Amino acid sequence: MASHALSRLTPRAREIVQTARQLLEREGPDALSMRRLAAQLGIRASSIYEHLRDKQALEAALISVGFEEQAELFSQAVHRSDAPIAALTAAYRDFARRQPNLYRLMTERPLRRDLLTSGVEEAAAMPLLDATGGDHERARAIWAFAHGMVILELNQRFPPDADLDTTWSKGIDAFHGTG
Amino acid sequence: MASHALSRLTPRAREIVQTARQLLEREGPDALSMRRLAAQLGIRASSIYEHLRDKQALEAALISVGFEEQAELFSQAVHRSDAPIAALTAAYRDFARRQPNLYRLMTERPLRRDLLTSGVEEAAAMPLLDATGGDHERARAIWAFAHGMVILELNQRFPPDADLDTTWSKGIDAFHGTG
DNA sequence: GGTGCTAACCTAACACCGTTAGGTCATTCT
DNA sequence: AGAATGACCTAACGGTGTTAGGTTAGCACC
Repeated sequence: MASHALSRLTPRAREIVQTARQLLEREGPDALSMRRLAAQLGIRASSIYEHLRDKQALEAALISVGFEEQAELFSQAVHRSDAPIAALTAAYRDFARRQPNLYRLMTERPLRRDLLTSGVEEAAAMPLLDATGGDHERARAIWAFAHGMVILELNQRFPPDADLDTTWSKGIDAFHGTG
Repeated sequence: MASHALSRLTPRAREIVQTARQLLEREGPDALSMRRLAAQLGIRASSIYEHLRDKQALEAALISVGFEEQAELFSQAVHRSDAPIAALTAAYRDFARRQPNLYRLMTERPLRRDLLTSGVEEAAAMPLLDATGGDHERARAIWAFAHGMVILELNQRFPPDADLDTTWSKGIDAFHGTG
């Protein structure tokens, strides 16, 4: 639970990031404005800049926390299961569905890697690489499939009657066939 | 070249949408503001509202045009090749790389289908369904993979040294193995 | 006990955003 | 001639991220 990504921040900055996370997830991406966030905290928008450089830094902190939690969830999923890829992709989908707005924030644009807590992106990616036995190629293909499935689902791009559980398992099966 | 999606618009609205497309692709998503668009046209932002209901309608027109062009490109790719799925996914990737900002606009949020030219979304999806011989399940899985690959590439999420051509062909191969 | 420092807040303003109300003017139709 | 239409305009509203500069409370130190 204790976040290494937040530990580099001052206590007040941590509070702000956590409030931002709740605001984002509860009220959607448009609610994540400096003014709305400040209102939630009972202060003015300009005061936030005492604690965080700018909105990009705030978003980077949120993304870092997201990666950190993914790393934890995904590595547990892999180690607890004897079908690691299925378990991992299930955890991946679960993460996205539980916090769709954070997931979108984490994936919808190029990453400002220089603003992230160092290592978190790699840590989130490691379990999948483990699950493929170190096969980068296969890990990338599975990641692409999983991200595609998840984001198209979140964005309601599949027909309402589509059986996505079946699509998932068929897709995962397909990636087992080829070395 | 003549667009059915634009044919329902007045001539002036068509010009505005086409200018918007150039602006979006040449200067990026932030440049697609009503004021910047108006400046490009030599008028004021408020004048745009004489021709298009609002920004959502403008975006919907752009998205409709995108779907229309996809439908054309994808059906050609399928019909001209004896490896239809490979040809189609290549065309899919090509479309996204040639106009990344339009592709993002088309995929990054839930669709306002009520604002689209009717039928364009389905028309863009048909060639893939053809290529899978009517197998919706497989079409969805391939679509998810293709979209995942494309958007992660556009957002520079793969390591710079990743050989994405290989990842693509391995992925496509995988989806041939399972019925 | 006053001095200086720091943290945390503030107001006011800037340039931008989408959007609306209401006005002007030339062209076209009757 | 008069009316209607289309295409533009200015001015404003409330929202955005951000900065400059000011206030206040608490604490360390001589």
